[in-house]
Amino acid sequence: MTDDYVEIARQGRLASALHTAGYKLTGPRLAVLYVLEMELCHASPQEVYERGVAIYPALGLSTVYRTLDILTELGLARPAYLGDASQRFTVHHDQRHYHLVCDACGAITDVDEDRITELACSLAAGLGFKPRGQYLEIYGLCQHCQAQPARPPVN
Amino acid sequence: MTDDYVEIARQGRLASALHTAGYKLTGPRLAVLYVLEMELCHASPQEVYERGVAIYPALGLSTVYRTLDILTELGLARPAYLGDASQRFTVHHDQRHYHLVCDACGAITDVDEDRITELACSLAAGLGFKPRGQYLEIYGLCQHCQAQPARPPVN
DNA sequence: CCGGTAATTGAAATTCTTTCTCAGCTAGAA
DNA sequence: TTCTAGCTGAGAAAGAATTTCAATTACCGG
Ligand SMILES: [Zn+2]
Ligand SMILES: [Zn+2]
Ligand SMILES: [Zn+2]
Ligand SMILES: [Zn+2]
Repeated sequence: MTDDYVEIARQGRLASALHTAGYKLTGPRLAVLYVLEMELCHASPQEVYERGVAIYPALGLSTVYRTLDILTELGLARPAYLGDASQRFTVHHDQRHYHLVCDACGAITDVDEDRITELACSLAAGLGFKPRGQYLEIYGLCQHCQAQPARPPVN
Repeated sequence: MTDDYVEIARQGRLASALHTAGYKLTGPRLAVLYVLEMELCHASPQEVYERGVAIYPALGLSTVYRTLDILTELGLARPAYLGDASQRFTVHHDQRHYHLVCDACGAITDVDEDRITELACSLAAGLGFKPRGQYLEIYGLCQHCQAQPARPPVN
C-alpha cells in the first residue's frame, strides 16, 4: 500500500550500497533513498525533504542532510551548483557525470560520454593527478529555449 | 601608497567590464576586484571580504556579495562547490574552466585544454544544445597528497 | 571646477540553510 | 525475543546570504 516505497527502495542501488557499508535500512532513510532514486536525481535537501515527508510524514530534515552526507561519503552523490547559483544541490553520480544545464529554464540533462572520461583521465594523469571522479557542466540554451524568445516553461 | 590598489584594479579586466556595463567604479568595489584579480581566484565571499577589509577597512560584507553577483551576471565569475561541499565559492571564469581538485588538501589547479573544449562543444551541438560555457571538475589526489599518508599541507 | 542625482554604501535586521545536541526509538544480529 | 549500537526528530544554535534604509559618492553635464 502506502508502504510500497520500503520494498522498492530496499531493492535499489543506493540502499544496497548503504547496507553493504554497514548502515541500517530504516524507514526514514529508505524514504529519502526512494525520493532520490525514483523522483529526483538533481535536488536540494529542501526538495528532497518535501517529497520525503509525503512518503514518510515523520521524516525530519536532519535525516535528509545526514543521508545525503552518507551518500556523498560513499561516492553515490555529490554537492553541486546547477544553474541557480545559490542552492545546494546534491545529485547521484557514478564517478563521472556530465550535465547540460539550460540557463533559461534550468533543465538538467544527463549525458554519458566515454570520450570525455578518457580525455579527462589522460589529462589528469599527465599532470601527476590521480583522478577519483569527474564532473562536467555545460551551460547554455536547451533546444526548446533556443526557439522561445522569453521565459521558463517549467516554474 | 596604500591606495595603489585603486589604480591597479581600475586598469584590470574586471573593472573595465563593470565600467562598460555601466557600473560605477567605487572604492569598495575596486578593493573587491583587486582581491579577486590579484590575490584569490577561487574564494568564498568570506575570504574575499577578509582580504578586502585589509585593503579597504570600511568594506562591508554586503558589498562583497553584491559585487560577486554582478560579476556572475556579467559572466566573469561563477558560483561553485569545490571539494568542501558546503561553502559557496565563486571563481573567475572564461566561458570554460577546468579544475583539478584535491580531495585531501583542497588544492585547486586550473587546467586549460582545448581538446576538452572541442569535445564538449561538439557533444552539446550534437544534442541540439547551444553551449555558453563549460566547467569540468576532476576530483582526486594531487601529486603531493598521493605520497603523504595523512593530512593537509595548507590549512 | 562645481553641483545634482541616481547609484552605491555599511550596518543591522531578517531570512534561509546547515549543523549540533540529546533523550527516546529501532533494525537486525544472536 | 532480547540486546545494543546505530538512528531518529525536534529544537536550539551556528553560519550564510539577502534585504532594508539613511547616508554617502561617482561621475555626467554644465
Ligand atoms: Zn531550456
Ligand atoms: Zn545528473
Ligand atoms: Zn592534495
Ligand atoms: Zn579556476
